[in-house]
Amino acid sequence: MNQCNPKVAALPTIRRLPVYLRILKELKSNGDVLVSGTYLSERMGCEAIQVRKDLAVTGTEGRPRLGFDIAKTIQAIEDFLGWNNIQDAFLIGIGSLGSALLGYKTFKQHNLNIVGAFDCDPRKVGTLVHEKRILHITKIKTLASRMHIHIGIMTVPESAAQATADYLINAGIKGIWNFTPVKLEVPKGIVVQNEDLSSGLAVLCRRLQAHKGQENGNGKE
Amino acid sequence: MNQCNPKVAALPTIRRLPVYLRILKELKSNGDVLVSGTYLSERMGCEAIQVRKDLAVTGTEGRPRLGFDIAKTIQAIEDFLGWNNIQDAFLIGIGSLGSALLGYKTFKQHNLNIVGAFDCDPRKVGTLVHEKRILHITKIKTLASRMHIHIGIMTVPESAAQATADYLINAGIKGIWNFTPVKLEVPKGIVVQNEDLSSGLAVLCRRLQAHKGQENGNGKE
DNA sequence: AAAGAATCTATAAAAAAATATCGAATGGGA
DNA sequence: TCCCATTCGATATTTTTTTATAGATTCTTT
Repeated sequence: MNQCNPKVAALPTIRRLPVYLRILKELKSNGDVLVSGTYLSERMGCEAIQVRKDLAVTGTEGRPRLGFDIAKTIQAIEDFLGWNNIQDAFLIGIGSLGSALLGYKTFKQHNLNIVGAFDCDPRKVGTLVHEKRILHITKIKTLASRMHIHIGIMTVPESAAQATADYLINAGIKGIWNFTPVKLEVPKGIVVQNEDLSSGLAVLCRRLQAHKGQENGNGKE
Repeated sequence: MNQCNPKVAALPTIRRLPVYLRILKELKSNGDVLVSGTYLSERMGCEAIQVRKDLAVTGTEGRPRLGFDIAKTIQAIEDFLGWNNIQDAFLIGIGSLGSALLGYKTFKQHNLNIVGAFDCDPRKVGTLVHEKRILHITKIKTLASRMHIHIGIMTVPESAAQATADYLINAGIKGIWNFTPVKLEVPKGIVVQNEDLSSGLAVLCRRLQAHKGQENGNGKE
């Protein structure tokens, strides 16, 4: 298998790649050229072996005694995720979460560019949010096909979720990043990625819960 | 093992519990009393066996032919997560993401109550965001101990992350929900839950990338 | 030039999570 | 009343993910 042939990747690995990317870019901006898996593992708080396996899926290769070429590894991760050239996206639903995502700077670092922001509330249409002009959702179709957009970020209310998804798909969107709690019904070939902020909270609360149990002398869990 | 004795739970299971909770509450408000694992699996888009195993960790028990008692199961999940009584929390960092979380209604449904919102920017201090008065971070310590707060939500800039964490811990906070990309150094006994919005985007983009590969006749992942 | 330390890759083992199988319970209907 | 369809729960299997082991590579130092 040659150097730049990405392999099948475990989902948890893919989730970690943006973290590596961030550290690698920081190192690069410091003028570093090489980095060892050992160092990365300290920064990540995980085992070095995991770093090496994670990076391996992108097709990057390290050199014994030297480590990984930072620039090449950044390139490999970006190629693997499709973050090597700008990904244009639409965002639909300018509530508090939608507004926050419009102003979320990390996306720009990952080459995600929100080129259109939509809502159906006439009070919002026409206003500027984080320097982006809000358009009415009826504009999605013509704009999406003209601009070849294939990512839609949905931050609409639950009640509008399925209709919005249908609308996006009809406009040619291929991937939906779904921040609503609705299980969207989509035709084959459309990728839906659900995002659920509550899940992280649940893990935090459960871990606190378990800690509390230990303090009270209950050793379980 | 008796009915209300929660077991050790897999992390992915804990992440799914809020989704069950939401569906169960919806059913309850419809007047339903019982629900089968089979039905829940359709709503979740997973296997019925997974539903039963997931619910089992909370200590709830179903009855053959009937299914699960909705009210009891809601109770069991909430007990398991510690969401049965109100969890007060502080939120630090009123940028776009912090403001969004202040207005995020789902938290209230899960009994998470943000009772204090803090920033160090004098232009923000004193203003109202989603009906919450923004206080200066120097107020954290006295308020946290007086109000017995043990959850802190961090949406501060990267550069302020570690200092903010130290500050929170000093004020008696036990659990930190960390939206910054910084790996926080904390003493033993403090729970840190990292949240990374980019990871979901990475998964979406990778799946789109893989799809694209297939269309071009390249069968490899 | 040879030994040694640090690092990598490949393969193997262990742990975690998801899925399958099978027997038992329960209410509805013949 | 007794059978049948539906569902649950316990145990077992498979798959996925993480961690360990062993051997190879490469630079530095003596």
